[in-house]
Amino acid sequence: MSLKHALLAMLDIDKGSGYDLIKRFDQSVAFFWPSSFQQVYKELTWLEDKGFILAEAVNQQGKPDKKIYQVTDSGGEELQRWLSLPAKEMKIKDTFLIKVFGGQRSTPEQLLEDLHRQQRQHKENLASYKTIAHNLKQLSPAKFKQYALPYQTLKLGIRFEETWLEWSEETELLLSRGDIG
Amino acid sequence: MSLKHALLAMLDIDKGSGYDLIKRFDQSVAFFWPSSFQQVYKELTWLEDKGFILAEAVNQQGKPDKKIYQVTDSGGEELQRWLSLPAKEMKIKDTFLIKVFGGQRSTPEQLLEDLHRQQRQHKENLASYKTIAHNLKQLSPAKFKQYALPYQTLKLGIRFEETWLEWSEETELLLSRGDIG
DNA sequence: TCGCACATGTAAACTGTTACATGATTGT
DNA sequence: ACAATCATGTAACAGTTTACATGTGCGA
Repeated sequence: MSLKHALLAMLDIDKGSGYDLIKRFDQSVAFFWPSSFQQVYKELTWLEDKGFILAEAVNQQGKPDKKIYQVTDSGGEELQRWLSLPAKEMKIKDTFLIKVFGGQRSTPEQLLEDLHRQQRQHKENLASYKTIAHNLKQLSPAKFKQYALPYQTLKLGIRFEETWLEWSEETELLLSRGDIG
Repeated sequence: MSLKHALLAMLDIDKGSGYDLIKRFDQSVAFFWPSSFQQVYKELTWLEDKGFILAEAVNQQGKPDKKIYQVTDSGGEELQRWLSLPAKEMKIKDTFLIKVFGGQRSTPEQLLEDLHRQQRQHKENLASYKTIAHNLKQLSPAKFKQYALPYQTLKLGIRFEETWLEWSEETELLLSRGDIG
């Protein structure tokens, strides 16, 4: 029930096409709300059917046509209604941790290989979040204040990645010394 | 594709009934792989159909009958095959963060109310993880070594909750001072 | 010429949630 | 009396992923 509202919230900040939204997702909420383009298009159609957003067809030359969506009054009300509901609990899904948990059938080598792969990914995430945060900080104080809440969520993303990486270094040491696994 | 393998890994550690597994999930992998009893029973049926696990019916007096599952040879192979595959990226879903992200339509009061609710939840999680960790540390060194990998995943759970709580206190301050929102 | 950015979708399969359903025993 | 624990499921729905599908313009 929430990708719909995430999109609504995103469009409430600024109108845009599906493609725009996907990019904006990747640059912001992706870490706590991952999504795929297929799903985004599907949900946008749903939101339009319900009258929560309105599409304006834009013909372009040299580029495919697109649809610019914006939130309607009823969409704004829906967003506000959703905002007043208690948020659900955070959920994490991490197959790697299952593999660590049940790793007796595995070897330290296999676990380490996977660990390194995950480390690369988490380092990339961290670097990208830091770049976005850095860019936000370049804004004028007035503009920056507009992005205060998104910036706050980014900070949690950065800390989560840092926490993960610290943990992974410790785990790496334990695995490579054979203390574990 | 992963709850199946999480269950398989869990049964590989020790056999048990669906009900047992649910409890063991709650006491261990719940933080990085949440699940419901309905799903667990469904997946166990699937695993049994595939021949990866074997059920032994146990009649009890004073209690409902139950089925004790254990991993078959083919289930062990399947687990090993899965273990050799690269793990997927960690995914977080947190509606509360979407509400923070898109919170301009919200009020600081509304956000704070939700924040407090989330804090309570995260504090409970942290306390429960710490209890489990404490119990593990009471084990004899030999037994403890058997649980080294599960213990390692628990540590990440503890740090994630601590990170979240630190972040939330900072966010609370910003919201209550009106710097944000 | 190869790949990336632009731009949007459908269909099938799989995974997860919510509601419905039952019923004895044990502790407060 | 009431709630929790033990114990297992079905059915309907909602959400997500993977595969299929199309086509232009631009830069290396």
